[in-house]
Amino acid sequence: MAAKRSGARSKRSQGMSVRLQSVQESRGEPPLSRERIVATAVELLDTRGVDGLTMRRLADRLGSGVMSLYWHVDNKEDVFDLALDSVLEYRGPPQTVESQDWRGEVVHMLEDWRASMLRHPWSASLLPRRALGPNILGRLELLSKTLSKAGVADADLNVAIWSLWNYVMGATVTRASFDLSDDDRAAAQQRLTHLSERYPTIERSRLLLDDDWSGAFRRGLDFLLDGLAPKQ
Amino acid sequence: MAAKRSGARSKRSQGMSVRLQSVQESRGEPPLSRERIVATAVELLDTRGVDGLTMRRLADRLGSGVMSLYWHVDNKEDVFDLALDSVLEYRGPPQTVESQDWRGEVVHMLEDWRASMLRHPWSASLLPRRALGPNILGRLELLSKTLSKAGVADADLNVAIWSLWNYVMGATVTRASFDLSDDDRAAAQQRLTHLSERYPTIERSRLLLDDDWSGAFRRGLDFLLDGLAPKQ
DNA sequence: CCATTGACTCGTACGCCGTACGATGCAAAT
DNA sequence: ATTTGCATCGTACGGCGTACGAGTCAATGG
Repeated sequence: MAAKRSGARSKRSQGMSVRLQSVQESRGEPPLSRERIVATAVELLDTRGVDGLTMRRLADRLGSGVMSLYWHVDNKEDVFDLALDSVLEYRGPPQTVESQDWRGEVVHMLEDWRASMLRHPWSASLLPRRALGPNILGRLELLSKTLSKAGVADADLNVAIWSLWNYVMGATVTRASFDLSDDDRAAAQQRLTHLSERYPTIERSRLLLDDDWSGAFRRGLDFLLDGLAPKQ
Repeated sequence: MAAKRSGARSKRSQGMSVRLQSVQESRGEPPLSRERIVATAVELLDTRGVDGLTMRRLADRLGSGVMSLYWHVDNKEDVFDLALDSVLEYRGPPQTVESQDWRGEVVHMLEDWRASMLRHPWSASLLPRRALGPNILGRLELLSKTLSKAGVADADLNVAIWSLWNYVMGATVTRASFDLSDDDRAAAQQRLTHLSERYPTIERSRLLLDDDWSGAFRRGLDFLLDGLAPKQ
């Protein structure tokens, strides 16, 4: 049946055509390109949220017609995929001697992951529905390579990777949904009052109020890594 | 400004009016109710996915007019909230002496959580965007209570809860996105071939192919609990 | 020099969506 | 007999994603 996404992702050629920008827009925007579309999509997602990204609005911001987008992009899902992956690029730890401090490398990558996703809260809500893009796979690869080099046994490697991965994913996703639900403080407050009746323990521990998320994240991560480390 | 969701969630009264079903449908469906709407929404989500849930389709399945739904339900977001929470109910471990085996209780609840979400794959993708419903909070409360009873220090309690929580959330969310991307095997296979070029380590460890997800889930969880347990 | 090609843009239109509004039916209360 | 209030629903509006086909313009090559 209908071959969805069969190889080429849009109608534009993959080759590098070096056409100068057309004269047609006398003082308009630069010409459309996949990069410009993705960048603007991210802008739109940042300012208006997932539901605020509309092909029409996207075209408006780019100063183009709606259907022009479809030359560079398959469809709206494609835009989501590209925007998500574009936000998850990783350039490695700031300055390292090759592979000495494996633990520092892992922590840096995972904290950067978390920071990237929280900088673009829509990404956490998008991620479960999208395929794994190259930047995501790249991070998994880096994680795998680093742990392997650090001496984690092959038999434990996958469990170790997934444990760390799950931890980070869960932390960002959970955090994202908290941000949403705290949007209007009135409702949150009301939820908390009848919370103390029905959920005394989490009320007492101030589980939902403790806002040192990144500290808790780091502590849990450290704990996880302590267990994962072979010894050193 | 506009008071969204201010207290009462729909126009219907909360009181228990015991009206018998109206005579009007001579051989039709039972009368509408919030419960019937939610149950049908879950059906629809199970069979057609997140994008398959439409107010019109929902009404069709219920044998009612579209706008009738809005008497029982605020809007479509409300339907999502209710469907999600309805799927996350928890009835406790099968048969336990009060609070003896705290570890068994925690494992059971978390594995049930994971199983519930995987039974309804749309739930993982919905969760990041929705507020915390009573069933979610109930599980957090149970987790908190159990860990506290098990002797986890108050200072470590929140980190412990969030670590476990994040792990489970991440596992289900990750798993859900894998299910999506494996939808058509052709694309998956192609992704794997150029995977071995660009991502040699995760290719070698068969990270993406290892399909013993629940085994890995359990192993990682055991590890986490080992670390969390005070001693016993 | 002109015709052809192919990269790129875009106006129109279609079918579907969520839902505001107001009309209706019907049982219970007055 | 009238009023009230729960519940249903038809119509309509504005917005959405995108199929289709016509248009523009630079490069090509005869």
